Formats: sequence, C-alpha cells, structure tokens
Amino acid sequence: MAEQDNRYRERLLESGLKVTRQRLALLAAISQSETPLTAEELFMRLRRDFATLSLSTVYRALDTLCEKKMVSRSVLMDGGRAMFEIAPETHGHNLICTVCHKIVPIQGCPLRDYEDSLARSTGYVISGHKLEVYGVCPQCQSKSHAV
Amino acid sequence: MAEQDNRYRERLLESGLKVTRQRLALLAAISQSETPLTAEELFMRLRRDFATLSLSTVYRALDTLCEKKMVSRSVLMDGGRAMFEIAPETHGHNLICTVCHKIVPIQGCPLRDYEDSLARSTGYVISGHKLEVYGVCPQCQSKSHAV
DNA sequence: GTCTTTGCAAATCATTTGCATGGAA
DNA sequence: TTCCATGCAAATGATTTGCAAAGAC
Repeated sequence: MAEQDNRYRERLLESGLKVTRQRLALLAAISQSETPLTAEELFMRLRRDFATLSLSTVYRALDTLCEKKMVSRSVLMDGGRAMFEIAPETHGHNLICTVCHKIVPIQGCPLRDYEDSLARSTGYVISGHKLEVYGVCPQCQSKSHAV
Repeated sequence: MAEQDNRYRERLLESGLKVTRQRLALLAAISQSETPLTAEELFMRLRRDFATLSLSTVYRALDTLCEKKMVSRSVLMDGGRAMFEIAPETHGHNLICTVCHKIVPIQGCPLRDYEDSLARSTGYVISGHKLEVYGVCPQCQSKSHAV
C-alpha cells in the first residue's frame, strides 16, 4: 500500500504535478476498485475519510491525471457520465454486462492489425480507437434462467 | 424524396408510432446528412422551415426512433453530446478525424469473429459493441505539411 | 373521441469555471 | 516565496420532464 503510494508520488513528480493528499487519495481509490468509477462515485468514496473534499477537485484531478496518462476515461453506452480507471499499461478494452453493469477488462485488443489495413485503405493516420463490448455475464444469465 | 418519405411513413406505422410532420422532417434531415448530427444541429436545420419546432421534440423523437432502431446514437471521443445517424442496414463503424472532426463510415466490422471467440473465452452472451476509430484524414495531413 | 405527440418553460444531471484561500516545492 | 491546487458557489451545456394544447388515427 505504501509502496503503491510511493509509485504514484513519483509519477506525479515526473509529470510535473504536485503531490497532494487529494490526488494520492484519488489514485488509491481508483486503483483499489476492480471496475471503472464515475467522478461522483469517487467523490463519495473519498468523502468518507476526507470531509472537506470538493467534487470539482475530483473533476480537476481526474482531468489532469488523464492528461498525464495516469488515469484513463471511458464512456458508457448510455452516454451519461464518464468513467475513470487507472490507465492500464497494456492497451485493452472493457466488457460490460448490460444487466448488472459489471465491467471486466478484456486482455488484448483485436484491432491492431485492423488499424493498419484501415490506414492503408483510407489514407488516414490512425491515432487510436474506442471500443466497448456489451453482453450478459454468466451470473446474470443463470439468474434469468432461475426465474 | 417522396419515395423515401413513404418508406419512413411505413416504418413509423410498423413500429406503432404516429406519422407526424416533425418525425418525417427529422428522418429526412438525418438521412440527407453524410455525417452524424447532434440534436442541436438537427434542431437548427429543421427550424429553417419549421419555425415552431421545439428542441425537446427533437430529443424525444430521436429517443423514440433509436428505440425503434430507425436511428442510431453514437458518442464522440470528448464525451460531450450525442450524435445521431440513420441506423445503417449493415453494421459498421465510424472513422473520425481528430483535426477537422469529419466523420466517415467504415464499411464492414472487424469484430464479428472476435465476438464469438470472446463469448467462448468469457462465458458472456455478447449482444453488441461500440467502436469508433480516430485518426487524421488525408486532407488534414497535407494541410499540416503545408505549414 | 381517444390516446399520442408537441411546445414551452422549468428542472435536472454531469461537468466546468471564477475567485480567493491554502498548500507544496 | 512562488505558483499550483483546492474549496466553494455559481455558471454552463446537454438532455429530460410536467403539463396543457394540438394532432393523428
């Protein structure tokens, strides 16, 4: 825990950012969650032991951390609010259950080769992509059978 | 034009929706655009020859038409506002220029086989996905060279 | 005539911004 | 000490909702 804390401390400094309690707490909270969280969710979690924290600080810190690639932002199907997760070192995507909204990472990305062929066929210089896959997880499948 | 109008008329009726001027105008406007449009953009286009139209009608009609699969909604990278396009009969995705924000459709989808293998490896029943690819279009590439 | 759809205005939700204070380097 | 970061409150932007009037079937 303290080691991880120090890793974040270093990365903040490397990025030219100041090490603040709120940023460290944010990074700790995001990294402790297995699924991406909304700004509001993070705010509520941190509020427990950080009474004076402000929601706009959460938004500002998330913006900054996204710029520095320490955190990444994804968008859910409904289009409502943004979700945040620790930027994974290996590029990948999420698989989202449309029933319970559980989010699990998919390891690997099926689009590397595709991007190359797309670049060739369109003349675009491809810079990236956003992919989310939707489905029903095994647990929710068995629940619906049980009814 | 009148033929297309009639096709939409039918599809509305089939879906159990009433055929209204505003819905027909909306469908016409969306189908006449080569790129997806925001609700606001549609509103402004329709306002030209439809002075009393209300923005909330546009939102409501778009919601309804998305439910009935006549229109589809996509999300831009920045996460701001939703964009709408006529639901394509063949599943495909968009390629978005990060400089001029031009949006062009990509024919074909690289993920069909991938979804099958993902279903096998995860136990999920895959229902769909959202994919957007980002890059710089040939025009914007040459413009930046020119500088 | 009945039930849906619309227009308008007000409400809501997520996110952003201005500004003075507080805190890290 | 010098800026960057934070807290608070107010602003913004996109989208939604309540309600009465208008329109489609």
